[in-house]
Amino acid sequence: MIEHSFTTRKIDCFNPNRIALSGQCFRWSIIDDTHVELIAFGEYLQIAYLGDSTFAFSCYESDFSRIWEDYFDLNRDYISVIDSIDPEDSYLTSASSFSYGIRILKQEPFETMISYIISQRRSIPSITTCVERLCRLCARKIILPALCFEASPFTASLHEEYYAFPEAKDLNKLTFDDISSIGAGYRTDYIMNATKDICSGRIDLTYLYELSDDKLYEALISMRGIGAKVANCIMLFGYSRTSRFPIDVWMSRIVEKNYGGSFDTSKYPDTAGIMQQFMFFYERNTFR
DNA sequence: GGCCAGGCCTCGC
DNA sequence: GCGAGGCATGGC
Repeated sequence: MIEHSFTTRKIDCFNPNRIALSGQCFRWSIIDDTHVELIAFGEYLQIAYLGDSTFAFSCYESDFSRIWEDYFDLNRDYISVIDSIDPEDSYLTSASSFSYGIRILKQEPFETMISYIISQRRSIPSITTCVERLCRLCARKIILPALCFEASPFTASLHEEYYAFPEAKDLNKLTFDDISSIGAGYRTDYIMNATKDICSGRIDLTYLYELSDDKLYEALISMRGIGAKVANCIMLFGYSRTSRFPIDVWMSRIVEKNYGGSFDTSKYPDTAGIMQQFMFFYERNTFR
């Protein structure tokens, strides 16, 4: 039997456009209302919305089950996560409703680590620019799948060329001036140190999967340029530790304004990070 | 042109 | 242990 060159799935609680705007990932782009494109695992993927909660993905079925299903966190029941929200918490209830369809991606640890090191004290558009420059600098060019994106259900890609996120050994070849040239500023030193930690074996990103939350956190903040916030983002978005609750300037304002200065994460021992993402997205995309 | 950005490090107390 | 200051650069 011939495998189709794309995959369709009916998926509840999945909104690619919202995920693209959610601020957890920096290599997703909205093409139009029903098309999104992204780079991950060294590949280009386009998602087309077909209506009735059904989506087309520009990959083979085998790759969808092998890579993307897990990446999109499709085996988690987000409806029950939303149902678990304290009904008396009106802010979170509104936030979850506004953010319906956002999932926490299971991103690659190295990409997540470097991206969030870059993220500190920068706006999301600025992070995106900086990450993109880093990918171009290392120039691991992606071969687009043999698919005609002009044809339905897909559409033309936004760009001619795409680049994978570099591997640690790629970054290890770069000089200080190379990394500085992407606009990394004072984070250049942090990126070089993290790369060195990984290439030397002091930090083994694969081994970190095995660690408990506490041990993983300790390992991450032992790295130069990684503090509490960045470590929690790496844990949440790179290691699927959905109990983590990163607090940045936005979350800090939200907690101050709506929860008297501290949010009780113990109500959501396994899903506080998901709640955090709902709040973050809600606050940044509404003007109330 | 000024202000803020998905913060962290160092220093002084 | 904790608060203040400094930090490179981009986007609006």
